[in-house]
Amino acid sequence: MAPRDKRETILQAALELIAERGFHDAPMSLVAQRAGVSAGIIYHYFASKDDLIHALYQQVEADLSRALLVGSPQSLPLEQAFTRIWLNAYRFYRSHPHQARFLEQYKHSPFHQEPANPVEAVEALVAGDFAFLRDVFSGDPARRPLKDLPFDVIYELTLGVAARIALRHTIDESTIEDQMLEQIAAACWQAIAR
Amino acid sequence: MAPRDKRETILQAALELIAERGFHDAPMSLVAQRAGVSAGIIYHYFASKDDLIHALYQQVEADLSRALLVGSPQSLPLEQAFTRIWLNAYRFYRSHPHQARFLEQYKHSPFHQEPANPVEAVEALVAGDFAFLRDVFSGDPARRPLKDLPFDVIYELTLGVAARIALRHTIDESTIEDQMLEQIAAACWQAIAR
DNA sequence: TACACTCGAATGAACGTTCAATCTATTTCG
DNA sequence: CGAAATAGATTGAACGTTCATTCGAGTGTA
Repeated sequence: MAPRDKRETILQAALELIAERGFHDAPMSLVAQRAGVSAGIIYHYFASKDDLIHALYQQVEADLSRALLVGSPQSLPLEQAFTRIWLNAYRFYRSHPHQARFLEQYKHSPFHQEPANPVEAVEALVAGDFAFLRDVFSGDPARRPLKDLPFDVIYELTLGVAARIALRHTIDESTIEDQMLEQIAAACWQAIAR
Repeated sequence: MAPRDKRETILQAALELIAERGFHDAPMSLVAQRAGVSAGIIYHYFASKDDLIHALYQQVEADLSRALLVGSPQSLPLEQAFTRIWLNAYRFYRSHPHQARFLEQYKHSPFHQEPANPVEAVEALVAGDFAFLRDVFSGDPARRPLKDLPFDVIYELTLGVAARIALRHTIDESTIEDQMLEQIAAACWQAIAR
């Protein structure tokens, strides 16, 4: 197996184990076993368990960002773009339960260090593929299409809700009608729209 | 020290350590040290570390439930009752950072087992001090004052948001104006109200 | 005396990490 | 081409540490 692939295999095994059993119950020996490699080799690709986990986080975050842009919300009017992104988020979490559980654990663990202030978070967001949202968050507060709420509050009222609901549905293995999903997205929109 | 007090002291020490360092970095020896007792005695009061953590969870949940009813929302019209409960939730989390962090960790750990379905969750809720909310969730869906959304979605759009925002503010030690808090509560209300 | 409470050293298991040895593929050179 | 040399990849046993839990002995009180 090519080194690149082996590294991927290890990351995948770690993702599954951590999602299923938690950080503290996913020993390196088990990660190695599931990946079909020896324990020692992990330290050839990662400096430590922490390093492995951080690498995993970055990869999952990148996957999520890409998934949010499915269907080109860039080209839609704002409210429709919102709905599309919200549904993209829900569906990503729902169809990637390991990633979803990993992210939740990571964000609530001592590993995670949030950007110090919301401004940085927005800047990081609109710096890349989300530049089309720049107008939404900049300029005269009174003329923005959204209520004048802090960015983290906006996040929790929208994608945060999608993440949490998807996680619940993953845990209890329930499904939900598309129509209901759109109603929830609409409810989120009402929470943040002027 | 009376046994009852010693038990409380141990729970308090465990709460602080777990909130500050996480489950996996809060060894029983440290819990004992902070509580000012020997490691062995913990096993006189709790069968295991898991048992200790579960007991802690029940106590924190009870504290939270009580806090939600501050100011007698029972006696207010629905929207005002909502705002009061929402603010109570935010303030509880904000003024009890250890409890807040503990709850978040617990809910995202393998310890936590959610009630299988939302109906049970509602029944458990309105069985006790929250009976005044019975009408809000029962009867003809078309005549309820809330949108016809699943209970867990309602939760995530309201108290879940309060919990998360409070947690963020605890972590970055920021404060927020009362007026802004009320705007957020209002946004949550708009998300769920018809 | 009896009983509950308390201590803290001891136990044994589990874990992250290291490392000397081995294997594999690629390169060097006669 | 073929053999030797080199470097990287891989193994898994071993190490040292940490941790939850146990237990024999001690203390205070009824």
